[in-house]
Amino acid sequence: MDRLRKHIEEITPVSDEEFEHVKTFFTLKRIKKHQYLIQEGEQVNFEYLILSGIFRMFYLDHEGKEYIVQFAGENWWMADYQAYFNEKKASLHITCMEDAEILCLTLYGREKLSSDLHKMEHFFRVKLTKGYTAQQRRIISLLSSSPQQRYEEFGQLYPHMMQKIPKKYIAEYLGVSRETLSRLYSNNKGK
Amino acid sequence: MDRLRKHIEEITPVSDEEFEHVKTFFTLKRIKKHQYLIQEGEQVNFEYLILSGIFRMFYLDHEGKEYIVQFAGENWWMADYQAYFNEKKASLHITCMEDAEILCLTLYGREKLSSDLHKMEHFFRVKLTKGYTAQQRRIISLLSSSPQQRYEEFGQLYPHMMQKIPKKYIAEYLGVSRETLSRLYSNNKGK
DNA sequence: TTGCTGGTGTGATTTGGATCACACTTTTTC
DNA sequence: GAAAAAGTGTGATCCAAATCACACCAGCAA
Repeated sequence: MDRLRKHIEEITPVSDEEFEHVKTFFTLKRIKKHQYLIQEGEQVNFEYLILSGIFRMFYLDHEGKEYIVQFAGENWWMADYQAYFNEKKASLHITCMEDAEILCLTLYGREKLSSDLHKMEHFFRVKLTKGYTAQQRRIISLLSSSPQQRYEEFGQLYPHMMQKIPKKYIAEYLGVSRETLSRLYSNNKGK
Repeated sequence: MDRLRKHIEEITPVSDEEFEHVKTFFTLKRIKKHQYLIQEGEQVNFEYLILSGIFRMFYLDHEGKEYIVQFAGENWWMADYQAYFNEKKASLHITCMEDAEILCLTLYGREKLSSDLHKMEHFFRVKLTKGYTAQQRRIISLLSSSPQQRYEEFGQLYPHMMQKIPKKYIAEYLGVSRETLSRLYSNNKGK
């Protein structure tokens, strides 16, 4: 739980007392590679803060094709927020790509913490702000950049993911076929 | 300013006193069609709540092609948030498509309000939550749907925009060429 | 009236990337 | 450590959408 405190204090300091309270809403879970956190159609009861490991969140279309909404590693939050906030069934899948430890928080917990502690409301607002601008950047990139450029941008933004994640998933994240990405990649080795 | 109060109270009630305080941070502005709110490279000092009128926010690439990040009408907030939150120069343009009245808020104002009034921090968090999930939906749609489907989804989500906004801009929003959109559109008139 | 400017439809041509198909390598699994 | 599963490279083919090109129409301004 130290990790959690450190994570929160990157944004706002909290007293020991306050943290004792915060702590009570989180539960630790260990997840193995290939295990699902959420699957389409399920009730979404939690959001997750990742302490270690890597996950991918994806949408599965009617033909069984995957489209990656987000990768998440250390200190990232993730959930099917659409479902979580509106208490609907999940429309996304989240699966573990590397053994992980995560902290789970219910919607009730999030809202209670936010109303009990102004600080925590602030914390969540700041986090959302960052997520919002990151998503906007991605939208612009999807609209305006070529696969080539998107691939390079991805590498710059998330060098760590670039190393650890199989290319086929990166392709799904970028919105290109595996083959096309492979060709970009090999044509560029030279330069 | 009544409008502002109503808008805030859709999310959280505020006392007269509180609202008096809130009010002081906003300034009203009237904008004419074709007028720019922000242009690339400028300092971003404000975000805007739209009381009436329609705006479009877009990215302009090196070749002068537009890509629409967002349309905004009544009761929408808009700004180049990337720039606003990080106090950088704008990388986007915002321009008025229909005579408008807007309320302007500085970053200082937003942060001051948030820290003075827990309620306002809450208000902004809720707004961001909605924006976040809407953007995520758009990302999924860009990755997984055909132009045809994206066009239909857009019509469902924003029927009002669909009517008022020239098709060429809708094409830019959807990430298709004007011509392709026009063909989808005319091929579908029949059915 | 006579231009402009901005938006729109629609044909012809081109093209980037998807798809299909297969071989090869690496990692997992029991 | 053998078999299966997962990931990758690369050629051949195909196709949806971009691009180019032009005609038309509406609204507005001089």
